[in-house]
Amino acid sequence: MRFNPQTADAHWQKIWEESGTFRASDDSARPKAYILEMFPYPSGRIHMGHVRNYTMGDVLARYKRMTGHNVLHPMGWDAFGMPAENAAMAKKVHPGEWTLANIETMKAQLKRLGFALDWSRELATCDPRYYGHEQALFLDLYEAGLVYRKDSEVNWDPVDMTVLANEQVIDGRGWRSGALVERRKLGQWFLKITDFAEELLDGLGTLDKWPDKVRLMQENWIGRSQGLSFRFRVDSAIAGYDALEVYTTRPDTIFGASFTAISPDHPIAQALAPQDPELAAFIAECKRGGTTAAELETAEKKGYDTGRTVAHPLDPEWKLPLWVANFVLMDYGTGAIFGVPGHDQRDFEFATKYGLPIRRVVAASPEAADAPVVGEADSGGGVIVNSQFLDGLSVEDAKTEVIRRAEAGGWGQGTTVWRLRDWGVSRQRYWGTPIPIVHCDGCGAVPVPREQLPIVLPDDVSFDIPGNPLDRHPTWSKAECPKCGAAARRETDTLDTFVDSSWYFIRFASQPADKPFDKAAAESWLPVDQYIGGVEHAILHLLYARFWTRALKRIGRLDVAEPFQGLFTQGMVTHASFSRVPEGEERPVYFEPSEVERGADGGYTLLATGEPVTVGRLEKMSKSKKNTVDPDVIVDQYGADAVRWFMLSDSPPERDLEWSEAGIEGAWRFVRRLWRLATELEGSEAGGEDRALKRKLHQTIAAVGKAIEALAFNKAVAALYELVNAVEKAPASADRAEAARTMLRLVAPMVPHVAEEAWQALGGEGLIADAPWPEADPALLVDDEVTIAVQVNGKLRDTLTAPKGTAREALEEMALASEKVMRVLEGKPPRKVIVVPDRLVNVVA
RNA sequence: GCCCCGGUGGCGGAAUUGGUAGACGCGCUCGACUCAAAAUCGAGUUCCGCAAGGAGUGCCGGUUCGAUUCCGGCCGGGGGCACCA
Repeated sequence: MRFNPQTADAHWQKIWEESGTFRASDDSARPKAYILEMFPYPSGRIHMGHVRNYTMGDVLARYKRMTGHNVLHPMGWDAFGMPAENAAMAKKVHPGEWTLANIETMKAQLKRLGFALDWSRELATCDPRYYGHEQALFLDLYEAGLVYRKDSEVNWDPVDMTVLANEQVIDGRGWRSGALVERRKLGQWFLKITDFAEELLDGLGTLDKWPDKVRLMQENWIGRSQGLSFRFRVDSAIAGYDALEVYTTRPDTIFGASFTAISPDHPIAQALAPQDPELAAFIAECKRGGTTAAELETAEKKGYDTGRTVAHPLDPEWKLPLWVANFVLMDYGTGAIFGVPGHDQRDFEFATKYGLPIRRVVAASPEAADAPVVGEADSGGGVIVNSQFLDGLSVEDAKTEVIRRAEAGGWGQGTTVWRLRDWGVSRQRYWGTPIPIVHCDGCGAVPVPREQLPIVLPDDVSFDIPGNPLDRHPTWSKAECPKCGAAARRETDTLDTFVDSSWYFIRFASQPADKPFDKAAAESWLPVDQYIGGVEHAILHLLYARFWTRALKRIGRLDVAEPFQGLFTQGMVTHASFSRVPEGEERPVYFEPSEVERGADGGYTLLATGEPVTVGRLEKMSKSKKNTVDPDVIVDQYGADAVRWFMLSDSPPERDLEWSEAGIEGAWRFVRRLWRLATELEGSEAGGEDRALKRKLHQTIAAVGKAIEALAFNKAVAALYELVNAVEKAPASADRAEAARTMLRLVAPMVPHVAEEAWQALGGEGLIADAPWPEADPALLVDDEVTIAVQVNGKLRDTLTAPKGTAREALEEMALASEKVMRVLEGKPPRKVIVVPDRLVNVVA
C-alpha cells in the first residue's frame, strides 16, 4: 500500500482537531513551553516564507509536547494596515471584508499543513475585541505619562492628502500620487520609548538566547554615547540665551575648536532670523533639502556666519564665531556643536570651505605636534598636543580630565546621549486602531472614558477620494467632551500597526472579555520561550514589543521584563527568477518559469520570442518577480509532510533556502521511503539482537533532540537520514523492529502525518503526537571500539581499531608497529610520540 | 564612512575546550530490475595521478607535535546604521 497524503493528511488533521490535541492547558503540572512564530499579515495567501517559519515553530512545539511540556502554540492575524486600504481603493471592497476573506483563505492553507496550533486562541488585531483592549492599554500609558502629543514634521502628500512613511517617498515624490512631498508639521502622538532607553539597552545583556546580530542591531539603534555637555558664553544675549549649550563625545579636543555651529532649527537661529533676512533665507534653503540617504551623502556642507561670537569656556578671551550649519541636527544632543576641523571630517570640510583655522590637538607622538592636518581630518588616536594642561595625556585620560574640570568649574557635565527617538504612533489612516482621545476647544486633548471603549471604526466609509475617511465621515468624529460636555472632535488618527503587534503575545496567553489580559494567567505563560520570525523585524517590532512590555511592567500591569526569552531569525525562501530588460528601458520585466525554456548551452530564452533572459538565482520569492511557488499547489501534489521536510532540510534555518523542484522531489522520496520501511516491517517478527543498530538508534535519539533544541533542523534531518539508512540496511531482528518504531517518534515532529499513519499501521498505542519522546540510553551512546588515527608529523598515515580506553603505551606500540608508519620513518627512531587516548597517535620524526 | 557576520567538493551544507576535513542531502557516472520508461535497489563521486603518492577548507604569514578551528595582515561576499558631533 502506498502512502497517500491526499487522504492521510486530512484524516489526521481532523483527528487532532476533534480530540483537541494541541489545546494549551492553563492549569497543568507540566512545565510550560510558549512557542510563537511572528503572526502573519493577512495579505491574501500563505507564501513559502510562512511555511518555513511555521514549520520550524511547529517542530519545536511538537517536540516540546513529546518531552512532557504543556505547550502554548497559538496563531493570529496582524490584520490592520495599509494593504487593506490600497485594496479598498483598487477593488472597491471594504478593508474589513477584504481582510476577513484573506484570513479565511490563509487559515485554511495553514490547516492543510498540519500545524500543531491551538486555534481556540486565534485573534485578529482588527477585531474590536482586540483593539478595544489596546485602547485601554493606551489610556493606561497615557495616565502614566508615557504618552504625549507634539507637533512633528511629517511627509505630506498633497494629492492623496495623507502622511507618508519615509519608505513611501521616492525621489521626493509620493509613491502613489507622484506628487512632490511637502514637509508639514502635524500634531502627533508619541510614546516615551526614550524613557526606557537605558533599560532596553541593559536588558539586551540578559537575552543570551537571542542572535548576537539582533542584539547588536538594537544596541546600535538605541545608540548610547557618553560625552560632555557644556556651555559657551554668548557675547551678547540672544533672545534670552546668554550661553550656547553644545554636546561632544570628544571633550579631549576642546582646544582644537575653531567655530561653533547650530542647527537651522535651533531656537537661537530662529530668534536671529527675523532681524536677518539672509539668515532667514539660508534656513529656508536648508528646509528644502531632501532627507533621503543618497541626498545627504552628497549634500554639501553649508553654513551662514551669524557674525556673533561666543567665548571659549577655558579662555574667556578666546572668541569663536557662531555659525548656522545645515549638517547640524536639532534632534541629537543639543542641536549645537563646536567644530574641531583637525579631527572631525565634517568640521574639516566645513572649515576648508569657509577658511576657518584647522588646528592639530591629537598627534601620534608629541614630536608630531606641528604636523599640519592635510587632505582629511585626522581621526587617529595618540596623545594630546597644543592643548595647555592636556598636553601629553592620552585621548581617554584627556576626556576624563576635561569632564572633571567642567563639572568642577560649573560650565558643563558628563552626559549620556541616546540616538533612540520617541515612537510616533499617529497614522492618518482608516484601517487601524482609533486613538481613544477627544479634542475639545476648551479642555484640549481629553482621554475617552473607559466605559466608552471600544471606540469602534465606522463601517460606512468610502475610499473614492484620497485622504483619511475618518476625517470626512459625517458623524463619527463628533463627540462630547468627557470633561466639560461641550461639542468636541474625536481624534481621527489611528495607531501605528506596530502597536498592535507589541502585545498580541500577551493576549494569546490570556484573553478575558473584560480586560486586555489577566495578570496571573499571562505571567504563567510569559515570557515566550522561543520566538521565531524574519530578521527584518530585528529592530522595530522587537524593540517596540520589548518597550511595551517594560512599560506595562512599570505601571504594574505585568511583572515581565523581557517578552521573548529565546529569539530565532530564519532565512528567506528564494527561487530563481527570469527577467529581461527591454530595449531602451531601464527596469527589467519578469517572466514566469513557464514562459522560458532552457537552451542547450545552459542559458534561458523566452519561449515566445527566443530572446535571452537573465536568471537571478537567489531572490526572495515575490509576486513582482514572478518567482513565487504557491504552497497549496505543492501540498496538492506532494502532501504536507514533503513540504515540511524540504523546509527543514539542507540549509541551516538562519540562512536562505533555495526552493527547487529537485528539493521537493527529494523530500517526497524520503516520505515514501519512511512509509515503505515502516510498513514492510509489519509481520516480520524476527528475533535476535543487533547491537550496532541499537547503538546507532540511541545516538540518533540524542543527536536529534539536541539539534531540535538548538533549532538546527538541518542537522536533525541529516541524523535521521543516517538512521533510516542504517535501519534499511540492517537484517531483520528484534532490535531492528524496535528501531523502526522509535524512528517514527523521532520524525513525528517534522512529518507528523506519515508518522501517525505508520504508527497506526505498526499498532502503536494512541496518537504518535501524544507519544513520549524516546530516551537515549547513555550506555549506548559510546562505542566500545574506536578508530585511532595514526599520524606522522601531523599527517594521517594509517588508522587502527582498538577497544575504548586502551592505554597510551599500548596505542603507541600499535602505532609504531604500523607498516605505513615504519615506511615513512625509514628506520629512524621517533623523537616524540603524542597520544590522545581514544583519538590519535602522532609520531614526531 | 562606522559596526557586524560568513568565505569548506559540481551544488546545499557537516565537522570548532585545536586531534581521521567533506557526515547527510541534491546532482552526476556506472550497474541491477524492465520490452521500455518511471519508481526502486547496488557501487562510485574533493582535486591531480594508471598507481605509489601528492595537494587541499578565499590569499599570505605566525603559534603548535598537529590549524577549517587560535593570532596578525590582505582579498572578495552579505547585512545593519549613517551629516549622531
